[in-house]
Formats: sequence, structure tokens, C-alpha cells
Amino acid sequence: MTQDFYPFKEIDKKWQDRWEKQGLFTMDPDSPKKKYYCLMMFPYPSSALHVGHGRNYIIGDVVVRYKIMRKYNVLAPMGWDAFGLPAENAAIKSGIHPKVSTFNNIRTMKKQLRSWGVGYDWTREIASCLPDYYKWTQWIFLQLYEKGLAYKKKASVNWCPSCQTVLANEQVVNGGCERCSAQVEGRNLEQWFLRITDYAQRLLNDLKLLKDWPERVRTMQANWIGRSEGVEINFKVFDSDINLACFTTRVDTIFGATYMVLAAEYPLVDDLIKGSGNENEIRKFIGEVKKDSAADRTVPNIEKKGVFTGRFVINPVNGRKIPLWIANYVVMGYGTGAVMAVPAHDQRDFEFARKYRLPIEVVIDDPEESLVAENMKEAYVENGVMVNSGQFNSLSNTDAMRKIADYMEREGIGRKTVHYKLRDWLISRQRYWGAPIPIVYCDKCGMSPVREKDLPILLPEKVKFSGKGARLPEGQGSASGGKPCAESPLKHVKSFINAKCPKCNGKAKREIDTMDTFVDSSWYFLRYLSPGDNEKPFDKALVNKWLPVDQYIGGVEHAILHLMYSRFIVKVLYDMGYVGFSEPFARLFTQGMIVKDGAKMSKSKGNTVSPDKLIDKYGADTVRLYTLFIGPPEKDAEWSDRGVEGAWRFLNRVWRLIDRRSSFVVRDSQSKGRVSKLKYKIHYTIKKVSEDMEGAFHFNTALSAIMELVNEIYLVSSSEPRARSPELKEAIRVVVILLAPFVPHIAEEMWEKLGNKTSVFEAEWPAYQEDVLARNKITIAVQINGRVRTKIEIDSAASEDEIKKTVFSNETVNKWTDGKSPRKCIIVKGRLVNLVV
RNA sequence: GCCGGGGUGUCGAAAUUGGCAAACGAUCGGGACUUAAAAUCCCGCGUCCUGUAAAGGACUUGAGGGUUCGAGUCCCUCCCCCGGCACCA
Repeated sequence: MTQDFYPFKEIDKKWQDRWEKQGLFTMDPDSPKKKYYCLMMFPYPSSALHVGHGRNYIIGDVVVRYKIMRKYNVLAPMGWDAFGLPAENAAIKSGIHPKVSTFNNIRTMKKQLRSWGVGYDWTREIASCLPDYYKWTQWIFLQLYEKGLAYKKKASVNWCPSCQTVLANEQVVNGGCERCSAQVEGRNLEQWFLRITDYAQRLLNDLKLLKDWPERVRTMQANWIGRSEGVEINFKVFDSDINLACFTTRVDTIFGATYMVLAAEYPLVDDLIKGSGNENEIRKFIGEVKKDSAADRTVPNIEKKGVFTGRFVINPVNGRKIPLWIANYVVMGYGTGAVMAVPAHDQRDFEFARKYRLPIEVVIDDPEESLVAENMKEAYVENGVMVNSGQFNSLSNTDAMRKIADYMEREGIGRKTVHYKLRDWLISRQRYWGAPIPIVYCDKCGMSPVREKDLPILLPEKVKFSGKGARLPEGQGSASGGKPCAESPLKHVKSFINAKCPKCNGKAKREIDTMDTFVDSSWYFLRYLSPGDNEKPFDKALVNKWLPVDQYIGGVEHAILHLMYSRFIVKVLYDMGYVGFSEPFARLFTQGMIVKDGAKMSKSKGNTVSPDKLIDKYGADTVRLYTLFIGPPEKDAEWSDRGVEGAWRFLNRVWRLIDRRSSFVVRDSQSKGRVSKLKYKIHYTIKKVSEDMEGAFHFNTALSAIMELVNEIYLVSSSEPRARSPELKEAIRVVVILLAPFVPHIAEEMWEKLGNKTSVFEAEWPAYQEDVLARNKITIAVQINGRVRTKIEIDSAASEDEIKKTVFSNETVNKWTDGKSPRKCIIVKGRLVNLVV
């Protein structure tokens, strides 16, 4: 490398040291300035970061630095989502204790963040795996428990028979175990849940308040909550006292219900099939369906199967006796687990009815062409006219829907109701590396929550991780290649499980499950305001001052779970009076992925690009510039090593502005016009960059505007020493300031070289002047019949008549109009003239 | 299947929201500088046609239609890609 290149190695280090020393990113709690809370999603400390991860932090850093320059009191904290399965799995494989590997990873990542020039208020660092943090995660659990929002129930979970463990949904791949590919089974286990469904409607309603969230995230959450309105109808079982309630959104089709179906898990199934004479066959069928159910969830539209129970139910609107079936296509978790089947108007019921030769009756007719049940190839699901529906005949089905619902409520047959797809949040994990659930079980008193003063319930450090049973002393590996235990490893830690009952002081056992890490991350943004506080989870006055977060930045992969859970927890805390706001994040920005060779960067695919090597070769600012210039930050982008070269060239080009600034002078020829153009360009660029920073974060176009200004400077100047130009000096000053949020190291260095004694981040963000942007001569296009034929230069204040005069005296125009006067003349101020001939 | 986002040069992408399509960058080509190369600076670069040239013209934003003086942008029909959800009754 020759001396011609800018010395990024010294510069990067110099300024990174100085920012740290000056505490550029340390929030001043006493500052009178307006607050700005800029939050990056805290990362899981896995292995080293690649450039795809880097994008998130670089985008955030640009926002933080820009807001600092706009004189906000900026809070930009960082921490670690440090509990979780990967560290524990790594421990099983390698024998390194999760705590050790986690803090090793944190060290590496911190170093990487620093090498990017990404700044945070490290005085507020938190790690969710440390007792002074998870103490308060446990505290939050206790609050939910007291409010009845945390409860324990039996639930079906994914079970791998080979690994002998519970798997998270995300670990089930095509119905098989992620690790060993064995078929996953459903298993019923006692599990802890948080009652997020109580908040379904509010979580849905308040999405409307989140105007500065991306549309797609809001719709994803709305779909996930999945509200649907309908009617719950009671069907009496023939010759029995049992009533079966079923939920439908299509009550207009009730007269076409020709059978009813139950889910295999339906609780009353045993009672219903007793004495059917066919019990064994039915039981066998139910067993098969249950076994399949976990695996099938990932395989859409599998073959529908069912079995007749021997029972009948009565359709309450027409008294008809219809058969009761059990089928694999009904799920227990939604609605009531019982469904009225209308084969003529529901595709699933249609397929099932055809297979088992159940009757199909049309009750909504196609207004275009009358339907005949025997000839139908698929269910008719469109709107139409009511037929075969008694008193409701000839109504439109949409009217009938309302009228039938009203009728049912009057007659006491059914009631209007709302269902949600959202389920309660299963937080139990039969795992070690998580926050212990603060509950004890006493033989005498039963289940009790731990008293607040006894928190935290510490996670023991010495545990057996794997089935092979090797013990792992901290820091040294001995076990390897084992399998996770079927139960939480905490079960075998005597010092942990033996506890005293908070009620009778007698012997009790602790809950051995730990919490889902999403609980840890659902409140961390509150902790940053008072990270060391040992008395309370967060400071009410401080969080009320600083939240909602002004700008949250992270990956779209958290669109549903993390963002929904955080909203839920904040709403609970709001209801309990702990916080004064009901939504945690005012503005959300989700950045796109960086892909390489068409695939998401990942270690297993081997297509990651290491930032460390690039920074070593080109410096932090080149990597930042390229990452920001690659495309709009919310969109996915393909990484190209060649593009990095372009960024590098640009920075050197900028650097040379300073190196030779003493000899930068205006060229004589056409100098006047050039200088006025430069002046215009300076103000145009300030405007463009400022707008891009405040708006949709389109840093790529902001940067291209700065590049244009730099190009303009080169065009105006030459190396021959002549008269100095104040415009050139100003242009260079503006370039340096505007570039500072993006490429801070080189900007600081150039700022210093320009003779400034303080940091560029203390400089005034330049303001643009409207009067410079309003030029008196403008070029407008002249169209004839919508095609641009020529351009004319006119006075920007010219009246329509004056414009017309200029246009009609133009030679090219006359050539095209053939001298005829146009039928129509459209003038768009400042843009163009269109003549219609 | 439903919901959301897309489809523009060789490539990454722009386009003031209905007003000059392709800014900026990459690639490629040419020139200057150099003994030479690299670096740098300058110029060119959508496709086709006429022309020796200077010029000039036609076409062009996934496909087809429509609205409009004017459409990448709005409307209708269709195709393809990406993401989310999915026997949700």
C-alpha cells in the first residue's frame, strides 16, 4: 500500500480511543436536551459476527451519530441476550460451560463492534444470564403469577424419542428432530404458560397506534393474533345429555351442515364412543392421529382421514339428525375442537364428504349458474343466494349471516363470539441455561411462588448437561457427545432443588424448568435506564421519561415473537401501574438481510464474509460505507466484494480533497457558472441528506448525493494555483459534516485537518438556504404529444404567457408542430410543457 | 389457499409519489499521466435504425389491456420471485 491511500489504521484507532475517552456515547442524565432513545435489538452472543449482522449495528450507529449531531440527548445502550439453547448444546458437544463460552463470545463481539466504530453507552451494559438481571426476570414472572397471568397446565409438546427431550417448534424440521431426524411425537407434559390471549384484542387494537412501524410487521402480528368473528352453536347429541358447541364463521351455511367432526383430542370422546360397538377401531384411529399430529403440522394438506363415532347430533335450526365423526383435519387448539361440516361450501368438508360418501347439500346458490350438488367439483365458497334454508331463503348470504346469528341468540341456540389464533405463551423449557422459574412445591401446601425477598433463585453452576453424565467443572470440558437429558438438568442438583416452603417453612422442591429466553428479552429495554439497581427492576420515573423507545432497529425475524411478547409484558406492567406507557417502541425499523451467492449468510453454508479481514484491508469506514450504499437498508441485499472497492476508492477521493485543498482553486474558463452550480449543489445536498436521515433512512441515496457533490468539487477545481474560492472551502466543510454519521473516523480526521479543535460530532449540522435552491434560470422539457422534443431555458418566475412565447418561437418546436397552433398546451410549473397537436 | 413485499441496463440500484426513465456506484471501453504497470484525473457506456460524420429517429421499466395531454408510478387480467401464516372451521 502506497502513501497515496489514506492511513485508516492510525485514524480508526485514534478516533475510537478518543470517542471512548470523551464518552461520546455516554448519556448524560442531567442534560437539558431533548431525549432520544435509539435501541438496537440486543444480540445473542453466538460466535463472531459477519457483515450481515454488521448492517444492523451500522444502521443504528448512523442514526445515533446523526441524532447526536442534531443535539439530542441520545441513549444508545447495548447488552446481551445471553441465555439460550445454542450455548447449552455447545456445552454438550464441547464440554465448555455455557457461562464460559457466552462471555468469551461477548468479548469477541464487543471487540468487533468497536472495530466498526459502532458506539454505545457501555456504562449501561446488561447480560440476561447474570443474576442481577434474571432476578428481575423472575420478579416479572411473580407479578404475572399474582395477576393470574402465569399458570401451569398439561400441554402437548414436541418430543424426540431418540434424544429424549422436548423440542421447541423451531427445532422440528419437516416433522423430524433437527439433530437426529427422528420422527417427533406429541407428548403431554405439565408446562408453564403466560396468558397472552387475555391481551389479544388490545394487542390487535393498539397496532393502529404503531403508525411508524413497517406495514408488514403490523400485518404479520395481526395475522398471528388471527381474530375471527363468528357464532358458537350448540348441537345436542342424539339420545344423550351431552351438548357439543362448535364455532363457525359461516353461520349462513348452517342449513347445509350434513355431519359434524371432532378433533381426536376432544375431551368427551371417550364418553361419546362408549357402547358404539366400534370402540376399538375408533381408539386405534385416535391413537394414530395423535401420534401424527405434531409431525403433520409441517406438512400441509395431507390426506383427510376419519371415523364414524356411531353417534348423531341434532342440527338446531332444522332438527335434522346428522352423523358425528372424528377426523384428523380438525385441530383441538382452535375454536372448540368441534366443527359443523358443510361440504357444499367448505373445501375440506367437501373432500371429506366425497371420500366417505356423506351427503352434500347446497344452501347458497351461485347467482350466475345454479349449483347441483352431484356435479360440483369443489366447494362453492363465494357469496350467493340462500336456498334450502327455511325462512332465510332468497336472502343474500351476507344478510342471512347477521339474521341467523340474531335468530340463534333469540332462540338460545348459539351466541355471537370472537376467536383468536393466538395461543397462550408456553415458557417452560426443560433446559439448564435459562432463568429458573421461581416456584416451589410443598407436599403440604402445594405450589407456592417464591417470596420477592428470596430472589434471585440462582442458577447453579455445577451441573450435568448430558445423558452420559459427565460433570462439567467451570472452564474445563470433560463431557462430550452426550445427549440432552429428558428433563431439566437442574433435577439432579440437590443444592438447587431442595428448598423451604414459603408458607409452612417445611421441606419443598423447586420448579426445575427454566424460562424461555423470550421472557428475558421482553423487558430488557426498561433495565438500561437503571442497570445496576438492586432494589427494583427499573426506575419508574426514568422509564416514563425515556420510553417509548424513539427508534428500535433490528431484524424482521423478530416481527412476531419478540415484538409481540414485549408489547404484552409492557401492557401488563402498564395495567399494574409500574409504567406509564402501553407500547414500548414508537418507531420500528427492520433491516434487510445480506445475502451471498443467493443465500442467507450462515456459518453452516460457509458463505459468510468476515468484517475483520475487510476492516484490516480497507478500514472500518470503507466497510460501513459499502454496507450503507449497497441498497435501501430495509431490503435484502447481495454482498459483492467488488462493491467494497468502490467504497474504498470514494473515501480516498474524499481524503484527497483535504490533502490538496490549498491548491484547490476555481478554473478560469466557465468558472462563474461552475461556482454557482457548486453553491446550488451544496445546499441541494444538505437538503437531500437531511431528508433522507429524517425519513425512511435511505442512506444509499443520501450517500449518492454526497458523491455528486464531491464530483462537482472535482469538476470546479484544478490543481493550478489561482484565486482561492470560499465556495470550495464551504463545499469541503459540508462534505465532511454530512459524511460524519456514515464514515465517522475519516470525517473526524478531516475535520481536525480543517483546523477544528473539537469533534465533528459537536459541529452544527448545516442548514440549507431556500433562496440558493431557488434558481432564477431553469431548464424545462418541451413535449409534443407527450414526447420530449427539446429543452428550453427560461426564467423561473416566467408567467404562462411568457413560457408559451418562448416555446412557440423555438425552432425545434415549430419543426414538430409544423407551424400549426396546438390544440392544447399543458404547463407544469418548473418541469415541462406539453403541446398536443 | 390467504396476507405482505417485489419484478427497471451487464450488475447493486435511482426516479421530487402522475411530469425529462436509468441519478450514484460497480463492470466494461477510450484518453491523459507514466519507461511500464498500479493508482489517479477526464470522457463514454439501455436496445435498434438512418448517417462517413455531425446529427436525427424509433423502441424500452415481467406480459397484455385500460384511464390520462402525459404511466415505472393509478385501474383491470395474467405470469414469475421473496417473506409470513396455513386442514384455523
